[in-house]
Amino acid sequence: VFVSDEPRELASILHADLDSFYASVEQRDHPELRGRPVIVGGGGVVLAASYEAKARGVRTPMNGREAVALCPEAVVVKPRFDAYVDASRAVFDIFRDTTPLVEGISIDEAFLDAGGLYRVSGSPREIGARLRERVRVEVGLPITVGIARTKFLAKVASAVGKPDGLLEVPPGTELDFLHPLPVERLWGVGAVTSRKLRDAGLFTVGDLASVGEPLLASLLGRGAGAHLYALSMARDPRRVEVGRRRRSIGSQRAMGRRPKTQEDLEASVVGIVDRLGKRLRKAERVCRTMILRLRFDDFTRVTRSRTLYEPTDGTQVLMTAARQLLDDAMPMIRDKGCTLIGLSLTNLDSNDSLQLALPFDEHHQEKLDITIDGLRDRFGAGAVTRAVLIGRDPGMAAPMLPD
DNA sequence: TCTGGGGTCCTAGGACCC
DNA sequence: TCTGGGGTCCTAGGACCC
Repeated sequence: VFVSDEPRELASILHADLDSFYASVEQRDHPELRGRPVIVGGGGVVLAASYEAKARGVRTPMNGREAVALCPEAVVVKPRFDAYVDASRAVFDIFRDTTPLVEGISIDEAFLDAGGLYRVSGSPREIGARLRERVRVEVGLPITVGIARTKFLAKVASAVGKPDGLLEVPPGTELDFLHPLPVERLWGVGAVTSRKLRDAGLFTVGDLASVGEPLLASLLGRGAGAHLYALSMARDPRRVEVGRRRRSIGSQRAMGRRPKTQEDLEASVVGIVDRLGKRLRKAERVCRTMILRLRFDDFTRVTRSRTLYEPTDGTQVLMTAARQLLDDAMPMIRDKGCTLIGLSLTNLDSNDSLQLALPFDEHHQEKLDITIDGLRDRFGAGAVTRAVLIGRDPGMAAPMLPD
């Protein structure tokens, strides 16, 4: 018989969320900004606003001019992303020192599973309080912690507990906590879903729960309906996942409304591909699918994608694919005008089994040698442990590579 | 709200395979 | 030539999040 002094049904999932992250880093590094409204702005929009600025109605991602109109005495500072990345690393070190079960969601928030730590570290509430104290003392930033039995409820709790707070939803009180909240508090209810729900007369989470799953499904589709109904009943089976890997890498550029030539667009694409290739190689990943994203003068969007025959991290291969996608899209662009161009790389994989391919012909043995030499060049002779020859066309028997 | 840049996940149809 | 049931992969669009 296993006897534990850990209370059953403990609320043990923590959602830790730094408050007004970029703005707080600026206030930490520039003491004269403390207590004053601070707006971190870039590209014409508000990236972050301190609570003093939020009190005046400033929000992200609000237009910069509008924000200054709302709060003329605000100090507007340019973002310093390197400083934010450093601060984030320091905070995540504290997270991982608290428990190995850390799932990062973005630069400034993460889930932590404090289950099983009771005898070592105390109750989740004690763990959360200590975490907040350490982040304040060691990194100098305010952070809010929400605690609940499920991930999504912990996230709602941290949002409700902001700023600089700690809020636990004790087991058994979930529905009392959840049902009075507006539907927009649910993770996954954005502008569109919110409008649909309100048009149907559903305003609070309690309304969703009482109206039942079938009606939600008819309103939002079966998947979304089932998901929202489960959330409204505080049911969320998702566990804290450690070691999730990025699934796509992308970069985009807003172009403004001025007319632009095909050369302008190609130059943008070249810059984006160059940046993405570097990021891909730095992350030691390869990709197989490229997606071209376009936004037109009327703000409609399309995507065009292409999956390569083999994974790559090579700038030249990516460049060729990007050019093809752009060429195919040029008629559309000429017709509707382009205000944004972007590329995403997906179908990511580790690059530990990178393939190189060359056309197969009478010089095949020579080309095989070149290919294998290329792999050894790239990864070091010891890293190439196995080579497999793959034939593409039916009927083209591929000889096995000699050992 | 005349609108940045980085992501995640889901849905749906069609081609193709066994 | 038509019919089933069980899949995978690719492409495109859309909602949502920070």
